[in-house]
Amino acid sequence: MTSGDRDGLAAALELVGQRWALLIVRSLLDGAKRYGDLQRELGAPTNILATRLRELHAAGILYRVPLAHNVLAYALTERGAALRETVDALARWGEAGQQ
Amino acid sequence: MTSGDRDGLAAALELVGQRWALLIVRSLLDGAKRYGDLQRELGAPTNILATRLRELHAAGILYRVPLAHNVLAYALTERGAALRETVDALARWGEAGQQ
DNA sequence: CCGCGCACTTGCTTTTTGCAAGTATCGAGC
DNA sequence: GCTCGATACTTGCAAAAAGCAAGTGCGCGG
Repeated sequence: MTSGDRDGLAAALELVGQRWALLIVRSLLDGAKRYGDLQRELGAPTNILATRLRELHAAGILYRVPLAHNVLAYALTERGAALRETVDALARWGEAGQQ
Repeated sequence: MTSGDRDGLAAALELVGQRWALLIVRSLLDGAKRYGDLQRELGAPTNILATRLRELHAAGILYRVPLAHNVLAYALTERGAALRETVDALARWGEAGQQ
């Protein structure tokens, strides 16, 4: 195809440009976490957290790991883990600005 | 101070996590542009564009370059240009996902 | 002095985000 | 076997942000 492919940046922002999305990803970069852990760690509103997790799952950025009956964890897929560079770059930029 | 400094990522997202912000930055990464140019290139709503430019200016990410009386351009500061790595990382991630 | 282009602003609607409270499920304990 | 607490959400409603369309102020060219 000569066209049809969208802009990479615009496409990325549609998925991880939403509020809390990158914060969730960063949190999961150091290991799988459960819903309640993410909630407490991030302080995100529970409905937003649920919505983001659903979207990030649908986008193939994370997947659910059943631990017990009503206990499950969220972990990054390979695609999700590939966001590490972006997250690191942004974090470095942010740190440089608040000295 | 032992505390008071926020999280780098969270701080960064407050500034450039807003809708259109990174798209504006990327556009300016290849040179100064005027308001109308940005508007046409990005397709962003004019009021949002004006708001973002005001915020990005206040945050020291870009500055205004007067060209004539009622003609001015927007250009990235050094701090704004430092977002190139982040923008590139995100764009690469986005491109990798849409094959 | 009329219309045009530039750089916005203003008014109103729609979408997103946030808060608070409620729901479903299971397992432990009495 | 029934209440109690933990986990993982959903639901209802209010506030904030984003979006659309139309309007404003200013200088320039004719």
